[in-house]
Amino acid sequence: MLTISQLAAHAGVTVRAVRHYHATGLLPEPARDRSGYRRYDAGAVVELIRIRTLAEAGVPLSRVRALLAADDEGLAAAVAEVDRRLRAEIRDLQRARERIARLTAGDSLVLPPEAVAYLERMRELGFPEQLVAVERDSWVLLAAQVPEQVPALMAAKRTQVEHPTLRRLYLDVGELADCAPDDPRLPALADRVVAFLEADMAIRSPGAQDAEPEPLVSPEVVALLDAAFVEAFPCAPRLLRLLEERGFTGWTDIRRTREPDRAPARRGGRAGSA
Amino acid sequence: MLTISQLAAHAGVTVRAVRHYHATGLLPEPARDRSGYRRYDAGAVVELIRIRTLAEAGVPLSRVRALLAADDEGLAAAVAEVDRRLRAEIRDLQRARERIARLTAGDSLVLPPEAVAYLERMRELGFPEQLVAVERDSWVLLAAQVPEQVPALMAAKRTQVEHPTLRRLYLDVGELADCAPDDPRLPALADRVVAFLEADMAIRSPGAQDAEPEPLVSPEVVALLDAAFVEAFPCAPRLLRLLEERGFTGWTDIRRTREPDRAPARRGGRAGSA
DNA sequence: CTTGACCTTGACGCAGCGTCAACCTCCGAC
DNA sequence: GTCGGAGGTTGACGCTGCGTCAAGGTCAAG
Repeated sequence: MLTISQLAAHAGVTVRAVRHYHATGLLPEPARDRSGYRRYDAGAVVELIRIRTLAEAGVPLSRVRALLAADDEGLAAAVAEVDRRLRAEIRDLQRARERIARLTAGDSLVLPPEAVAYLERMRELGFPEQLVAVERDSWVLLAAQVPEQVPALMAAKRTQVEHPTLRRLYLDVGELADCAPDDPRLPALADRVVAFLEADMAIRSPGAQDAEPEPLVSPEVVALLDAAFVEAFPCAPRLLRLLEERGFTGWTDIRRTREPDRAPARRGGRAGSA
Repeated sequence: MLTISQLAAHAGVTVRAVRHYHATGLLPEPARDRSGYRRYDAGAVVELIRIRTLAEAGVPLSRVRALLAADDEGLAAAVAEVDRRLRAEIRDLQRARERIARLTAGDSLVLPPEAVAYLERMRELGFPEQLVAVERDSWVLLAAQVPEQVPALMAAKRTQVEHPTLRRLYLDVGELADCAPDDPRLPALADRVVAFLEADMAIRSPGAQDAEPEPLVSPEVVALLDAAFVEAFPCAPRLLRLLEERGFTGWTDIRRTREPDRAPARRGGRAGSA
């Protein structure tokens, strides 16, 4: 007759596991000796090995009982299902590996590599770290919400940041990043932004007036990005108000709110900036 | 400002998870509005996405906090370690898959295929199901305790069961499987067993007297197998006693206890039967 | 007799939330 | 105004598969 620790050792499990199996009814409680110790026979070892084998194979304990009692076809079905589950788990883990393989350092944490490269380019061009940070947050949001659109959006951003006029505008926005809301330079900046937008629209939509481009991101996400911009810069609300006064609304996706005085083009805006 | 469900939706997690992160201090509690609702800003979405990204990549929550605050080299090390863990988990699951792939049906449950084939052969040869059952249990034990020895042991068993005299002996043991302990046929059976062993030893060890063969299984396992045999057959204790009277002890690994009357060979026994 | 290894039951802890319960609050429709 | 339904709040238990104390009783050896 075996004690519980001998039984456990023979089957290669812990004493605690054996008691757990007793508690859940998976392994029947054996008779006790006069001092209350559990005493096992060799058959118990076999039973325990069966349980352990299935459990180690990934079968949940709740199903082990049924499996041990199942007939051949039921068992085959159960085995097939467990195998499906294992495959799915392996697949998930492999995907997880791929993801963490991309989390190497710094910005790259939770960001796709092309976004990291873009942020690096911004730093090269002399954008202040504060502006880079809000851009980074924006790309984190975009990568999470619309990962499939990231390449297209990124391409658009790269051309914008390489455009001389626009880059100059961005840099100046960056300069004013942590200025006070009543900074006197803000109206002039708003004027320049509006001037650029007007010029851009004039070039872009001479014939196709209501060729509304398919929106790449939902209005909610745009609102979120605008909110992130506002949170990051104390003067952002003022700048947005100045733009409103000049007939434009929003920031991430700037759009016209009223007709311009000189040109009849309506609502042709595209992605603006951070 | 966002409510908790909006925040959760933006980050692709459940509301419950967000509250869990608050409870564990992973995500800071935001300010509440006048009715006690949590109100989040866009930065919280970014933070939550970071957490979710790491968590989905298999990083335990307890380490996410440190990872989000880690510098580049610490992060790289942590990522490498997480990757190691994921690889190990994948390996374990794949091994589990291999194991359950072998659990197809019936005897094969927790038994290696060669053992299944052997049991099938026993049935073909007309061994009673009771004897097959105790053999099955024995192989379950052996496969668990000394899996690397199973092929060798199995080969030995196969030659034994194909040996005409020995097979006849086994079959007769099987016949008496569920007889009473005082069955009159038992002494004759013991005589035949002893006769076979004597003949076997005479052939096997004419010169090499103390060439003790390396034991393939430990004495404890042998004791366990004997116990299984005794548990399975009510007349087993009697049979073992009869063998003891004739100078032999044990069953799984029968050995001589005293010198035979006519031959000087000492202790040359090998694996015997069930 | 002591000591140390082993046995007993009972209980809490763990990760990462899911899922009630019981109640409060907001918003749109009537 | 009020009613219903959706959504918010805290608090608590549940799940898996045991690990790990706690507070003892038992056994074999020195």
